[in-house]
Amino acid sequence: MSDDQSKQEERAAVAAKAAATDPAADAAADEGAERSLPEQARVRREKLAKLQAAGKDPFAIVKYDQTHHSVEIKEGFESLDGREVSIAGRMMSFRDIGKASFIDVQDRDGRIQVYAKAENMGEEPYAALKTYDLGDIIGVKGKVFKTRRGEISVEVSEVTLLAKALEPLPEKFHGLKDTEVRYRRRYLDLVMNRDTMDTFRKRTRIISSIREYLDGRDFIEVETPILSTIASGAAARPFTTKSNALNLQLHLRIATELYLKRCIVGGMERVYDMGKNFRNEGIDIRHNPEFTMIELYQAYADYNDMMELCENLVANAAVKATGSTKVTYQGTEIEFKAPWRRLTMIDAVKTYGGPDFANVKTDEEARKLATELGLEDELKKKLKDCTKGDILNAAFEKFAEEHLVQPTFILDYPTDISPLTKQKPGDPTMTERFEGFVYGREICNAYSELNDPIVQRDRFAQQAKERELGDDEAYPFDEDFCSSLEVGMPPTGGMGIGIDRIVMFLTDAYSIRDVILFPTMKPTE
RNA sequence: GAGCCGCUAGCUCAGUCGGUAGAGCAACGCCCUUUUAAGGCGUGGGUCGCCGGUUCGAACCCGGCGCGGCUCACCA
Repeated sequence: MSDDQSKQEERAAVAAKAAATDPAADAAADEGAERSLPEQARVRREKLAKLQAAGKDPFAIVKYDQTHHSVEIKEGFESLDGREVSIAGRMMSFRDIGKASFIDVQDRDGRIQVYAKAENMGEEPYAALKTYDLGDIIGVKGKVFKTRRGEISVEVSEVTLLAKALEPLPEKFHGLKDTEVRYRRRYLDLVMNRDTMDTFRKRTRIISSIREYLDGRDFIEVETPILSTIASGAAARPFTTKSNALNLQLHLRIATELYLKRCIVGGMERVYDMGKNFRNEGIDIRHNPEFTMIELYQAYADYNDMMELCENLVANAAVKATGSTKVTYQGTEIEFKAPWRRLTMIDAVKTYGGPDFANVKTDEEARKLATELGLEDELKKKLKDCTKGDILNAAFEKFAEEHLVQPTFILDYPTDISPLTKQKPGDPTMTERFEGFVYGREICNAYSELNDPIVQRDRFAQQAKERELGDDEAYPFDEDFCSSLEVGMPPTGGMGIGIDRIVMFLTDAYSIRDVILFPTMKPTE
């Protein structure tokens, strides 16, 4: 502590020396670091040095009594009119009209105008205030009033500089537009663009609403490993890392599914994990390498229960974030109110101009159909390795997906592409699985969980074969997970929802990067 | 990974035919006691993304590279 103090004194002494010498000699002496700075940054550093030399180092201040936020004053003006308040925030504009000035101070909620005049605050403090710069953080004490033009304002009695901004802010009217800078330096984006702040506050409300909703339905939030030797539970390539202590290669999780089901085996009955998943794949407007996903599992429930849970949970989040179940996304109105449309995958293909797969009996027939329809490009494997299920899925993606604009559940997925899902009673080729689609995009994936350990081992064996055929995203085998099923897992419904995508719809965000505070970017150098 | 587009003052943007760069905001100096994209007068500020080439001369033309955006491919 005394160390800090002496350092501070030392710094003040250096600053005093710098400020004492005349500016020309100063500039010459400062050649090097200071000189290479842009003019405005240099000016601000000099101002700071002078303050420190005068014993008024803003960075020495540890706290400020912020009694009100801008929005409280504006909304509560009737009762606050004439009362003393103290506010704090960033100086966003400064209109100097001589012996008085108008300053816009921005806090978390918005801006409020501050009216400062020498007559009220004293000549010297007023002169000091005039040396402050846009971007500086100030605390203001004063009386609430309304100007002639009707602007609710605070008439300053005292101003405190709480932090000096050494770098100028982007332009006040056009703000910060450069996408790259907005993503790399999100703090500037948050300061300058109110919409950005709104988006992230909405994101928080959405996430809270989901937790509240599930907690209110007796779910338990748990945390499952991010690091493990096997990244399974989804079709995706993982990131690889290494433990020094264990001298072991580890993967970052691509899903939480297999751990959450272990919790169900253990008897937790209703669990969820909301957090980051990591997938080492392409980056575009819908994909960030790390993204937020919630997975939840409910014992003694099936995929129909999951559908109800999903539509209600999302509709509830929409209301909490936007005040309505009806939102506009990129110019299209979307109604999230439950119940959502339900359509089997086979019916969806048929409805949107594809063939009727109910009449396709064998893989051979399906492959012929794929050739006729020109589906080869949509398939992940060579046609000869494809089953009817693979081809149905490809046909769905080609014919139906883009048409699913209003929230729609697509039901009953082929068993071949659903290795963790329980088969439909009476039809082993199909499973009790659904995905939710909005605006042609998948937002969730859910099923009646496969709990037969013997069948599960067969499915993993099948995935191993897929891997041999060149599918490096086939689900890796997880021995301990299979052992857990052997202990006995109740019939269970499970679901995963992509949180970022939900946030995108509810905030009208074009790109996933607009709903992730610090999206993954290449380093500049 | 491929194609297209962008990168000029702190920010938002101009920059013609190849002749060593401009505006507004911001900054600096001055005037102004209810302004609000305040106003008025004046001043300073540039590695034109980086490297190379063509040319007497390059922000501009050519090649390569970097970063970003979009589209496609890949992918939940």
